[in-house]
Amino acid sequence: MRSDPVPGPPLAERLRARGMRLTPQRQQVLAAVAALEHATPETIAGRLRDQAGPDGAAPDTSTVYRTLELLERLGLVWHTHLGKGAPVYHAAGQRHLHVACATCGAVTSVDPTLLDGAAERLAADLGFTVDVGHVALSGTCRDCRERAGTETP
Amino acid sequence: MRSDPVPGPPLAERLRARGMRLTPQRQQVLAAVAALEHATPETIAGRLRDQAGPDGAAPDTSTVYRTLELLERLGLVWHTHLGKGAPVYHAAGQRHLHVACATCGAVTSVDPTLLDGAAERLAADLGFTVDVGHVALSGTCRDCRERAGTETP
DNA sequence: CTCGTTGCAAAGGATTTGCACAAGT
DNA sequence: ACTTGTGCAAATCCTTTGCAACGAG
Repeated sequence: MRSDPVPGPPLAERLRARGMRLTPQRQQVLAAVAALEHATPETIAGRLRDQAGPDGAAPDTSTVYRTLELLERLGLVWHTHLGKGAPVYHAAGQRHLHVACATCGAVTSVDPTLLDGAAERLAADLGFTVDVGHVALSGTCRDCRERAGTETP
Repeated sequence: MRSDPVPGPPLAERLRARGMRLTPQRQQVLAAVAALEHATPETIAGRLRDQAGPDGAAPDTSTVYRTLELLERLGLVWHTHLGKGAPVYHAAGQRHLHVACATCGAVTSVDPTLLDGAAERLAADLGFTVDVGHVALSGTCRDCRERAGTETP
């Protein structure tokens, strides 16, 4: 059901507005981020390598990193840190809250309004604005919890 | 207000219970974690190096890493990921929620009950148990927000 | 004395950076 | 043509690992 690769103002416009150039690499990286849901820079680079096949040339890893940073500045993608390790990127517009199981690594997306109450309290108490898109809650999913219970009855 | 460096069953007991040994390095690392509030492994190693002075010997960095992992298994410390980069450790017992400013990096500790509502909803809806100790909310603190407003009036 | 631990040094994975060349506009 | 962007390779940062010497019990 992934039908809108690039929502809102497209890549080309935003680049031109800043005097930057539209390159195939940038289009490819953006497309990959939109297609893969919670992809790390490595995963994205890997996919582009696969798509290119043994002959075609895929963007270099360093270009993927630079491009992701750029796309984020342009507001076209967002990244989140799920516990340790690599950050994951997703296309802008799909702003949601991530919940990650620390045991099995499963990532679930949930309604971001879940944190509205907490966010309001932080804003009122500390003047702190929570960026829901970058938040990842960690914990234990149902499966892992049951599995743990089975091992030590 | 930080008066209980090592809460509950002390290091020595927990180590002996597992046939492990109490070493000065382990005591030093635990003390450093308790003293520094949100320290990265590097920061901890650095502090121990400073305390040792130019002559005395401080635990090696690899020992600090191994020890932090051990202390966490023993339930004496916990770690949290604040956005990208190194994880931060804090003594167990001071279970709190971390709020990190993505702009200036400032870390504030807040009452963990802030997320109780969201946690309950996740437990009910998904059977997911949130580990509040490992959660770090990112966003923008008051100072950075005001500063941003000043730059582009 | 015996076996868990440490220090050192080297290996690794994930990013990032410097630069000359390639490529948008 | 004029600059921005890319590929490549080397440099970093953070962490982990192999191993022989060390020291706690």
